Amino acid sequence: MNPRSKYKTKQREILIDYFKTFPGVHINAGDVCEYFRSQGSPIGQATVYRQLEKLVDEGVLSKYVVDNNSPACFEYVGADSHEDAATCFHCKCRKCGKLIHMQCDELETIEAHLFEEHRFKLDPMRTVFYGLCENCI
Amino acid sequence: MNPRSKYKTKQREILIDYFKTFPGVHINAGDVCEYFRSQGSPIGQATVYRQLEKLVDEGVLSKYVVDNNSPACFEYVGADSHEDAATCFHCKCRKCGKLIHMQCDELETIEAHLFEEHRFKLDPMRTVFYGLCENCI
DNA sequence: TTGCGTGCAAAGGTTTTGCATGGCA
DNA sequence: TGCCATGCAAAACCTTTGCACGCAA
Repeated sequence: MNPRSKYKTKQREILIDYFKTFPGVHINAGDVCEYFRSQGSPIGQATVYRQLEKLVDEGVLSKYVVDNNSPACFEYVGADSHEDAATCFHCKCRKCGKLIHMQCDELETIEAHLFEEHRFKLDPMRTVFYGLCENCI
Repeated sequence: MNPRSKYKTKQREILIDYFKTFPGVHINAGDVCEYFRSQGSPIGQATVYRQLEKLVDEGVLSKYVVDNNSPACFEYVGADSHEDAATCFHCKCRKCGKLIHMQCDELETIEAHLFEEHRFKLDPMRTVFYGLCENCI
């Protein structure tokens, strides 16, 4: 999409494949490093962070920052899964810590409202709703 | 409100007064430490972090985490300003970084929807909407 | 060959923790 | 007096940066 990546490197392809394997799953940078280390083919953490950042810019992954003391997490939204993610809430339970996906069209209503009434262009993929999940209410 | 604070200490009162002076303003822990140091009556940073956490639990302050590499910020919402905050959006522009308050009843609709359709109890004071502000669209 | 990508190690910044001391009730 | 709060320093944590080397085009 975006011309940020000039080169197609082995690590980049491996990372994309890895995330593609878990669409809709939230994975953080530490998990990624740990996984490849345990596989016997480690990828440097600086590389992981730098590639993940690029992939977010390119729209392949999206990044969710949930709170300050837990790591940012990333999710595959590239290509085909892109449309689903566009109508997907992300809700974080502040008691059990679970991050929940919710497929729902209501999000479009909110988006439209924010834009029309408040001149704010919502980026749904980066927005996280805080609260309590059904198990923790 | 909440019985988390057993003692009424000097530092606690000073911190509450400080935040009360700036309702609707976002202040981070570093700023607080810096301010009191510059005033010649410093408060230990551990104390600041610990008291701020308690005040959030008690509903006196609310905490906004905007991204991983910038400090969390706090805002006075105790007592009288509490009701306003309950119908207040917080929107963060991911270009200019501005954090915007929006007073709006639409939030209640969203809250109701999340609860009725998704069994999720939204905590509006901790939720930040990401996107682009009118100057950055 | 050019210059971006990689990887190691170290730095960066925010927040938390350990522990002895101080202060409220 | 009993316990919680404070404060210093150090640790913990995630993420970024510096720099030399490697590799894609």
